[in-house]
Amino acid sequence: MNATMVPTFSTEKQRLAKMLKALGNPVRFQIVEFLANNRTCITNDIVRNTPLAQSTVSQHLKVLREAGLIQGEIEGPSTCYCLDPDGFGWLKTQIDGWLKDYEPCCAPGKGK
Amino acid sequence: MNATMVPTFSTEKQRLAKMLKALGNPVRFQIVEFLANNRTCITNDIVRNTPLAQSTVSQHLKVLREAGLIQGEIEGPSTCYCLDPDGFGWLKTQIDGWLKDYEPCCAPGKGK
DNA sequence: TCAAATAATCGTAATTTTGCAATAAGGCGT
DNA sequence: ACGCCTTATTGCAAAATTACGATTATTTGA
Repeated sequence: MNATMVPTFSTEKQRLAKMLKALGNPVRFQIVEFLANNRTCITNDIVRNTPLAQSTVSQHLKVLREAGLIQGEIEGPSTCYCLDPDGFGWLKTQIDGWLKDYEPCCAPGKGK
Repeated sequence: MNATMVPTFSTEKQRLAKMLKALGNPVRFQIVEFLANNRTCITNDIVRNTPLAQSTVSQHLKVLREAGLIQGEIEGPSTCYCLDPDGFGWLKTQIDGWLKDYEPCCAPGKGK
């Protein structure tokens, strides 16, 4: 993480892998869902919506931030978090890349 | 996994979480990339394109299969694997759901 | 300035995941 | 039937991740 708070990645593949790894954890998955449903950016609210300790949630938020999936803005004593639409948009296009011109070679009912 | 080889999930959220968890592992990520690049479905080739043991690769393939991300068709003594376009398509629409009508509440440069 | 509130970081224990060898199981050719 | 080949499964050790309490830092209001 650099001074501009924008994560850097050596390659696109690494960025994609990092994103998916971040989303692969059930707690972080729920945090993303929470942010998607409550655009009103919350920070301590996330802790309250979870059985976990504050420090644990804070760590997960850090992982999501460093993956470029959420943004956190310090507002007074608290931090306001929200999804990063650009990050998710980029993620979608990457998944698209996997399917580009893809035809399953062993689709059920094909060949044999 | 039932008789039709189609994974079942109690809820959509669980299915999504399972998919993302499957993709969150670097080895499985590379397997997906390999399958995306080599539509000629391979099985033992995946093992050869990896420093891992056959049993390890087999386990990862199982996880991807049970997440609905790849399909495996038994062809004689070997198994032919390929991406499941439907699974990936579904994944994309789910991610879209997160962004639907979403506006970041703490975008850099906004408010304050 | 001081106490309260919020959040990040650090060290460590508990849990989970991963990787491997060994084994089992099925198909193919002779 | 017999090897040979390919893949799946199992049990266990190693590695990685996660969760927590304690601590630190910062802001706000009294």
